[in-house]
Amino acid sequence: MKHKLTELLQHAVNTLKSTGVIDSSLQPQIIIERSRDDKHGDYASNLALALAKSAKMPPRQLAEQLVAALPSDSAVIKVELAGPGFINFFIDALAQHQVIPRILTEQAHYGLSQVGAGQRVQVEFVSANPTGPLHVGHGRGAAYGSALANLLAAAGYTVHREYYVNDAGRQMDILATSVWLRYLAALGEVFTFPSNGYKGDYVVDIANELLAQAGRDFYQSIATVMADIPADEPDGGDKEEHIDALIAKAKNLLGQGYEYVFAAGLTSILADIKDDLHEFGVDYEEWFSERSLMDDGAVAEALSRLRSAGHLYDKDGAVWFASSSLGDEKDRVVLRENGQYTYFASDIAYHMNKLDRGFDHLINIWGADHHGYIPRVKAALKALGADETKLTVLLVQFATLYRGEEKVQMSTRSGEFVTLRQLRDEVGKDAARFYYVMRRSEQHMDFDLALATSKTNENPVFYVQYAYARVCSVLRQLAEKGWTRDAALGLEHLARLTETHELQLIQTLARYPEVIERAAAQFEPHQVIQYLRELATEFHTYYNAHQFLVDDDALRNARLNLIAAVQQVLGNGLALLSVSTPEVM
RNA sequence: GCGCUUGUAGCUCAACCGGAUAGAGCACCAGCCUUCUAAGCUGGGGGUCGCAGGUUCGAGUCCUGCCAAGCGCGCCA
Repeated sequence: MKHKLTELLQHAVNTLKSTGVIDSSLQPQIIIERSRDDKHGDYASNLALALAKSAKMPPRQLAEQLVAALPSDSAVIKVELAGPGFINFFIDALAQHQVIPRILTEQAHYGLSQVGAGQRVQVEFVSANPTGPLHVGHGRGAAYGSALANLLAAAGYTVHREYYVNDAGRQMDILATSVWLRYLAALGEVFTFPSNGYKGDYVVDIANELLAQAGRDFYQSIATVMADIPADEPDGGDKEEHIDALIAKAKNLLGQGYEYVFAAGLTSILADIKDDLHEFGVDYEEWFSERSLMDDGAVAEALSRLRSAGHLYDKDGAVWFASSSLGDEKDRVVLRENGQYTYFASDIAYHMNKLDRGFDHLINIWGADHHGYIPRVKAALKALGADETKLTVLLVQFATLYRGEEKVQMSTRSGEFVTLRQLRDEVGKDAARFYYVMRRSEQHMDFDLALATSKTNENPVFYVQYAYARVCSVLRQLAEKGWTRDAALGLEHLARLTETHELQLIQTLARYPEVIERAAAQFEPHQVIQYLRELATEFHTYYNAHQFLVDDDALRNARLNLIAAVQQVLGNGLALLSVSTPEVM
């Protein structure tokens, strides 16, 4: 309908151009909006207001000319001028009713759009270091990222969901060393665990598993291990130096075995993350390993490309990327004095790899604490000769976790955190996802666990699911009363749907495809939730105001078609969010 | 100090790339179950859109300056 009205207005504009009322060089953008107030009809355009200045004509007068030049259309029953120069369109009710057969025919396809057809977009999200289980801080990125990916797919894009596994670097060495030390403890060695090691119970579990599989193969006496290791922080030393020395010692003593211990930690945690996300309704097309970039020379290749393009220089024994000339605050080290690549170096290679795979658009979903990282990655893309506008970085603010009044502190290292798994156990997948996606991702948000657990009945997700379940219930009641739904009869009598609630509901149903397109274009899945809550509200109101299972066959079936359409759209929307649709509540 | 993000009802949040009277939920008050599920519905109170300027027919939305909160400013990831 929006498109049709746009065409009609475009036609009017062309007419005014040809009659010389307005300058023929003007190319106004025609915007059609849903009217917020019924008194303003169904759709409105501010075209006359926007065009008034360049057309050198008062807005109202221009609006009159436009309306006069507007071609007639059977669906448009009235066009009004209002306010300072708005053009309001009133749409024929019966034309609007046609959305019902459309929904019933298209079913799960209703609302899908083709705006992204033929375009491949990669969405990278979560990408948490595999050094421990996911915690609630990752939950928001997971829920948002997967909802966004689904939304883009609904808008016609070919979506590639990807998790970048940071399986290289010092944090992973700390993990491997932590596992090894717990393994030695399991073998009876007694010592103080490093203050900078990973202290979570899961490390103990992995160590025990390692012991069960490999026996004493990796045993070393603690005296050997601790020989010449500088003191830890509690003993007056430096915790970083302490752990680094332990890592070096582990590599040295274990030799080939270090890889085995390392892999034991990595595979176990990665499997846990994979399972956790799957249970949370998040699945990926690809899990991309950072180490693979090191191993196949992609990092070296990326740096050599930067070098030959003149973006690298040597200073203080390290290799620097001159990112400050490309919009970054300062230059960045890519190859350290000690000969190791920085994380940034592999990230350059990773993004080069993404581009080489031919995606039309790259979307990175990062925690807001990484925002300072954006300019350097964009700089890298520019330096590689790529179009940096292909990359969109979307930031997800952290959810501050509360238990009642008390703020829950979290630290992966100390092992004190609420895991995503715990959250799922406490509040359930549906409620957690809904809650996370409900708010704009850039919005700071408070997540009160006490509230989410103790007052689950008040969670808005149930409100929407309940509307769905109610339709199911009505359809069950129908059968119990010995009736069957006659969709064809109902469609013949759609004109019987004349109640205010019904007209309102039909309008809202018709809006769904616009919501999808808009939410996808703006990367804002919360708009879908907003919409679903509105649709559910209108359904509940209707439910309370009118009886569906009436004796009048025509009216009953017309109403059943309407609520079946509501059910379909609720189901489509919830599916996008990976929230379940219970038939009974 | 510099940068990014945010600031809307008591609380948590919306507000269609600037539009007509800024909306929901929670909480609070008053009503609605011999009729399809009351996890629901109806009505009510509650707002200097952080503050001050500016841009224009029109600003919660754009610009500037302040104030406040979160985050960032490593040869960590």
